[in-house]
Amino acid sequence: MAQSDTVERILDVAEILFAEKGFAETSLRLITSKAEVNLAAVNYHFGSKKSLIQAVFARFLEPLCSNLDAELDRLYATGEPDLNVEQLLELLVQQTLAIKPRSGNDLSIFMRLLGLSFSQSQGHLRRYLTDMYGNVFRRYMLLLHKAAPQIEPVELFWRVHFMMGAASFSMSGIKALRAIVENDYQVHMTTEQVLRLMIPFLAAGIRTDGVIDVVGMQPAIAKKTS
Amino acid sequence: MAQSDTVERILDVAEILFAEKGFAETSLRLITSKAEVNLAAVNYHFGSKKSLIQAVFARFLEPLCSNLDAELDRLYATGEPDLNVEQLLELLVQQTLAIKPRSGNDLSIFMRLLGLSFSQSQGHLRRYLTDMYGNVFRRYMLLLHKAAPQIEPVELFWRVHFMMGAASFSMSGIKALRAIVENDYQVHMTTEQVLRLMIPFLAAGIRTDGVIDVVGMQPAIAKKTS
DNA sequence: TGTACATCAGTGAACGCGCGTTCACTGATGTAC
DNA sequence: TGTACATCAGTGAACGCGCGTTCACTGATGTAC
Repeated sequence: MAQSDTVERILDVAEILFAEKGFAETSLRLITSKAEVNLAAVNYHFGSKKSLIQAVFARFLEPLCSNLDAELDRLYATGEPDLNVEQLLELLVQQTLAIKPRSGNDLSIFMRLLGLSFSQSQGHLRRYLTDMYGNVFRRYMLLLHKAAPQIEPVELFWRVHFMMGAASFSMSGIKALRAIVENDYQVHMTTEQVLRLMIPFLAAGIRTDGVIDVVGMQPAIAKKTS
Repeated sequence: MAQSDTVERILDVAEILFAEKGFAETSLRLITSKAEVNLAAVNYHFGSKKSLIQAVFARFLEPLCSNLDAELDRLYATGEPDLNVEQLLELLVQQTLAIKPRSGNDLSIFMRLLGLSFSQSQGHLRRYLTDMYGNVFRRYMLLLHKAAPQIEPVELFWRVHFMMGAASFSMSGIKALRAIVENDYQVHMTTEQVLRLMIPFLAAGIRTDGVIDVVGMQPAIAKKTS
């Protein structure tokens, strides 16, 4: 170790443990012992546990967001027409898959962390992510709106969040779900395959103009609302 | 208080706090002080914090699942044809909305708890839920398969989980998301309205036979995969 | 009707434990003169 | 070239704190004879 690699070691271990157990359930003692560094090193290098959590996210999101931003720049600079919904989703998947792998299952770790960032109550984290990466999100939303102009903006807003939910949830529990699939259907699937399976599902949901057809069941179960 | 209502008071407070902060971040001291009961009462009545968490879920899921089961019995006993995807989703929404309200925002509390049950690592909870409510889930999956027979079972399995993700995620953060919508679009929405907005999105996703159309973007971004 | 005992919800205080953080300190490396 | 000082990554031990759980106990109510 020419220079110090303590910071990297801490981040490597922390991202795995956070993804596995959540933030509150992962102690600094566990992180530092697995990383084989001194307990005090986290506070020395990061200042606090909160800052460590943010640093773990930054290491993933920094390159992802700037690559996505650059790719959008590049695509639209060549004078291409607007992308359709599938293409926009595919672009997102591509950039997500392009995250440089540090270990074999980086992808599901990253997705699970993203899921946790919304479901765990870490207020500081949500604020941090909004501040740092809100702009790319808004740009992407705008392009989606162009790709599905028939959908009202409010409805599109919700649909995008349904989409994020589908992604973060399935990726959060992907290990368990994959095991079930292997057991029940004798099919082995990679995280990438699951991600790609998601594209048609999400694209159809984003752009549908379907309305609810409950006419056929009115007498059966819609009695109270009529 | 004719009889003891300590148990109810603990459950009432616990479900709100768990939904708000997560399981690990909610201490028994906070629960018992807000419920104005003795700290030791939780262990006296429930045995442990884990059992309290399970009891909170049971109080929601017990009636929901048995109602859903009964309603399915009733519908199919009358000799009705199979329900379509929208109708099945609508049925689920109906039964969810029918949860007897203890407070104003029971619905988002319940949805957030459901979301947490997947994202927090409480292994005991996942096991408990699978044991108790796995049967209704499998029955519902079977009906969905009949409603969308063109989808392969494995693919349907994943789509159902994408669906659960969309629901639990949006409902988890519904308070924050609703505030954003109110701010950015000047629209106020109830939890029920959001739930209903979800039906077309999910139904379209469940039953689409769409494949990915990336032909138009091959030269631009799909360079590596061809 | 009266007494003895059992049951049970609830209590107050303490237990030991693991947590995040702090602090004085070390030892290696770089810099100034 | 040699010495004094500054910088900085890393360390070991301790800090106080809040946690879930335990335990001996209370006091009200019900039951047996």
